[in-house]
Amino acid sequence: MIELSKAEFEVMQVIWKKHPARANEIIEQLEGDNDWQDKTVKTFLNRLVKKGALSFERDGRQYIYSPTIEQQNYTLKESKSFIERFFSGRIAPLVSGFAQSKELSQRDIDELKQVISDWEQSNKDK
Amino acid sequence: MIELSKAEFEVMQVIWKKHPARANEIIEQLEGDNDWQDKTVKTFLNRLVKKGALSFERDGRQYIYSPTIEQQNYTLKESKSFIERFFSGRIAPLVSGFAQSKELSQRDIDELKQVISDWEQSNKDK
DNA sequence: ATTTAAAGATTACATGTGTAAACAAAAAGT
DNA sequence: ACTTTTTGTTTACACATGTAATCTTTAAAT
Repeated sequence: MIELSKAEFEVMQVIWKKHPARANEIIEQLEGDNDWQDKTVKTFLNRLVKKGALSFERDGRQYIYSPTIEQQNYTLKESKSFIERFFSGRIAPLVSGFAQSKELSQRDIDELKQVISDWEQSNKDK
Repeated sequence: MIELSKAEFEVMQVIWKKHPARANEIIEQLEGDNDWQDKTVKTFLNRLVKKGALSFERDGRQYIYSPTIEQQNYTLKESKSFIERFFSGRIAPLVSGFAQSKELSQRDIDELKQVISDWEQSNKDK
């Protein structure tokens, strides 16, 4: 499985949001949070290509990048691995921890209820 | 904030589970999953002390380690940071992702309901 | 007392990561 | 045609991390 560093992941997020994308746009999108030099972002793009997370096509001397891995997929895998490492694979303790430290809003609760009811809906005919 | 690497975190988990603990016990507890040499574990213990995650007392020539940071605390912080990076701070999408990929069992759902009802209980007098 | 074993301290070394500058090639401006 | 700019490629470098081996000190065994 492809492993992304934090910085690489941030770059991927921009590309996942809108692709294909050329270096320019990516660098532009990344301005603000981190203040990376364009060279720095180029390095990450290179590494991502080497890791197989991005592919690219040429348009003259520019590259147009596309993700080769899906965000859904990657995110799910990382989530599973996180829950596994931190909570022995159980998700409730994570939510519970949030609840206890006042990290949950009414909105979160509503959303969670929705998820649960959806789940129950699709598992009705157990 | 103290940052732990994956390996260091595994060592901490053993110590959190039972402390104070001497190197021996820790090494023993870690046998199995990873098969680290005792020297490897010693390295991690050293680094953890340097990072300030562990303190120790001497007993003759042996060290007896104790955690200086709480598991609850560390875990919550890491969880928040994870949810922030992967889901813009919202927790429901994580749970939803699990649901969609069949990662949720009835037990998980029950536990989640419990968390929700606890939360509602303690937020009754809003 | 001398040798051996055990515990921790120090050193090692490859790979990953954050952060970029230097370099090369090609396009654009003059 | 020549210079400047832009785009990507290559190189750099310090610190983190996984993974130990070697060295030193001290306690245990004989």
